[in-house]
Amino acid sequence: MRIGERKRIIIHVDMDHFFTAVEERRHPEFRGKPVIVGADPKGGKGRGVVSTCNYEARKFGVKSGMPISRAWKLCPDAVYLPVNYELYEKVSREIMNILRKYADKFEQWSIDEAFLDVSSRVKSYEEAEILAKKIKREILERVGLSCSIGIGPNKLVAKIASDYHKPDGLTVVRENEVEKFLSPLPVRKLLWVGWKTEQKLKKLGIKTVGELANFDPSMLIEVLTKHILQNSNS
DNA sequence: CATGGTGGTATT
DNA sequence: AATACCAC
Repeated sequence: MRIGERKRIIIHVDMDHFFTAVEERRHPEFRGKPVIVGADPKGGKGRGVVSTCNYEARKFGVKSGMPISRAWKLCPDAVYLPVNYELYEKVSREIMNILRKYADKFEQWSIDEAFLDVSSRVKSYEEAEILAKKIKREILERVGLSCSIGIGPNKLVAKIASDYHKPDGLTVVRENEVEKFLSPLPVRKLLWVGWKTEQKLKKLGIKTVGELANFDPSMLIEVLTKHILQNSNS
């Protein structure tokens, strides 16, 4: 650590099934039913993909990014809605304006996710957890939506932590818990490890984060630079 | 049959 | 500029 550098505490906020949650907010009659936002299914013949689905739809096996025709086969009785970006962006701005207040450094990551560096606002992870609960309550009361939050010493860990308990989750990973937390997770959870990289790592017999790096940082960097992956490809 | 749209980084 | 990843 360089002189003057402090340990950081990062909060990652991820809205729960954002697009469908916004739709349910203005259509209470949809609550409790499977709701799918995405391309027009056209009775099973539609093209395009599922953008977001709520948890009732996920019970039928529907997932984000899935072809809408497959979603139709799995759950023809769901409420199908087109993507209303203007509306979601308006709600997103309301949420981001709330979150911004709590951060020294604020980074919007997508329409429904953001990183908050709260290092100088809190003195401990306990305080960060209290702040996170306050944030969740404010978004629920003022916007009417729930979110999941992860707290960690860096953005990678905070983002993975927010995904750990969903929906309406709050997961705290302290510095001394990072290795224990990450080790058993599939490599796919890491940022920058998508489908292609996952397949290449699988050929090397690497499925978990622990296997990937064995927590030798130089090994982690080396693998992620992808030179090893390209050389071992096919 | 069965894969959108947009924006980002890295490499060549 | 093109390619190939990645993210939501």
